[in-house]
Amino acid sequence: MEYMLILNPLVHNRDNNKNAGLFCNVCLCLPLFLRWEEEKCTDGSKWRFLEHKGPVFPPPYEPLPDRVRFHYDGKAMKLSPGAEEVATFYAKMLDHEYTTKDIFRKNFFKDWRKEMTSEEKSKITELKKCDFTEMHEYFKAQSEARKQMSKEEKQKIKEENERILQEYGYCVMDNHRERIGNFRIEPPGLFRGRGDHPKMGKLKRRIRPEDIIINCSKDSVHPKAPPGTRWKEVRHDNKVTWLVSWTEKIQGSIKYIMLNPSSRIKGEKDWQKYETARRLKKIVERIRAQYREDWRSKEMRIRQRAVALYFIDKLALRAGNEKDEGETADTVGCCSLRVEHIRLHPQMDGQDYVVELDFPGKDSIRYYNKVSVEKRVFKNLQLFLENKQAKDDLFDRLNTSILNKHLQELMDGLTAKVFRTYNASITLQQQLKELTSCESKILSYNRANRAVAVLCNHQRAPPKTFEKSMHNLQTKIDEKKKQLSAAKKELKAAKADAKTLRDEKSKRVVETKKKAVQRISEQLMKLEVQATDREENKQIALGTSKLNYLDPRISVAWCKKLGVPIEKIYNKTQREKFAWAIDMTDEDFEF
DNA sequence: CTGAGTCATTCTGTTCGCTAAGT
DNA sequence: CACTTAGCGAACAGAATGACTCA
Repeated sequence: MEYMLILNPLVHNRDNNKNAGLFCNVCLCLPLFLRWEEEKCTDGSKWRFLEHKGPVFPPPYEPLPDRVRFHYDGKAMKLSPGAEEVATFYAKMLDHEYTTKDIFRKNFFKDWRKEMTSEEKSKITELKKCDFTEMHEYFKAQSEARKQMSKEEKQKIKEENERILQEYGYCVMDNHRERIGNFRIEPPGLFRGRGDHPKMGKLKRRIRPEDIIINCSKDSVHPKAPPGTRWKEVRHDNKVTWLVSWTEKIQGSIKYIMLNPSSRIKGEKDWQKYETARRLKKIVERIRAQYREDWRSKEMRIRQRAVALYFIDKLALRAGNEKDEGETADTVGCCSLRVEHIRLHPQMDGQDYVVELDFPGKDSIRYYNKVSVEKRVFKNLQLFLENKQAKDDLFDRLNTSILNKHLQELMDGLTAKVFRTYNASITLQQQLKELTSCESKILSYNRANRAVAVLCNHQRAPPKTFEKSMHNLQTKIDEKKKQLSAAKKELKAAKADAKTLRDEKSKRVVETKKKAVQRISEQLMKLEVQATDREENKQIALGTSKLNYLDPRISVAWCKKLGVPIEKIYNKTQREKFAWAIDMTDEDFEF
């Protein structure tokens, strides 16, 4: 019965969408949906009907005007269109740090040479003799010109984008017109790997229709390939959710076009994720008891598994799959931690059994934490480290598939990442309960959100304008303080006047002055709250946890309970993504 | 000349698209 | 192989500021 309560809003919500009326009516959808629900369990199909217009390709390359020249070894040189296009990719990045990195430059140059004519190849032999500045200046001027366009021109472009969005940005899946997430093919350019990526700077070549696989239902109108081209393949696989795919040649991985998070298929998966996390909640204490027990196991692999799981649970670490060395940046997660990433301190800062973790995580974001652990964990870690070198695995008898297999036995659908979801959501719920007493509700919410972001290590580079904007805010606060003391002085004077004059008029003046003082001090408070919030948020990214780890029903229930408008917490896209939760949740929802 | 009002421009913070990197 | 999670930066929107008009 529960799923009906949940799915209903998902269906009805589309009635609010101006385009939905065509495809959605309650009489049709509800029975269809339920039937679909039943079938899904048995045969794993994700949809029954799927129709779309295919991807949008980036515009073809436009050669540079002749006045924009490339120089080699001080001399101007006209490049062939193929070589020129690749050169522009580099020229556009000239003031980016990437172009100072050796690997980037080396990879770029190697791939660039492949695009050159034999004549160019023999002339252009050293990157450091290449001068792209004219090209760089040209693109800077172009983007400047784009900014300077008139209102009408900008409006025209906007309308054209909207037209493309309406034509290619939606598909029909099972009676619903659904928004597609990324319907544009990635344009060619230079690969921007994160961290010390060995492939950074390599050429990402242009994707052609012949590289594209289309997925849609047999009984739909298939998308047409652009004139004079054909698709690589048109298939009809309703066991998957993607509409378009192609192989990316740098890592050899497959890229997909899929639906927007507001779609039924994504929303339901999201809901399912949180339901799995809630099932974990019911048995987490039992699992904890078990892994604590396993710390004493006589089998090394079980001890390692138990300690790793403790880290995943306590520190919300990622699972840590193994990666191909030399193909990707060197990053690790829990199972792939190495000896060099961990330090043991029997005593530190007045605490016992301190573990110091320092490693590059996903996206090469540094994870640094010192945490006091239980004695048994500490002793086990000492044992795991015995006779090992810096580059050796900490958990040499463990990997993610072993760990996840174990977890699967403890609960259906349980994997390492469910712990992250569970701990993030439960932390938010707890923090909201604890913090909501203090002054500003939004500040409390952000603080709770922040506690989760810290737990999950969601960092960001401090915004480029952080110092300045903080300074501006401080100036505002100082001004407001002056204003306040001035207003207070006036109030005092008015009071004195009223005392001597004792007439109606001066009494009224006192009242207005009182109100002014109140208003100004409220404004001051607001500014100070804003300053605290911003300072605390300097290096923390709240968005990731909000979007991916926090059960939206917790936030919705909190808003309802405290009378906070949902718009204060979720912006438009977030409200679209979490429509299912906004509709179904009442104020006493418990995660 | 002044000050209110209007409109354009710039500045600033937020949103969202992009696509890499995880599970 | 398919799908979720992630930070960056361009685009956008709204606020602040400036230029200008006119009573």
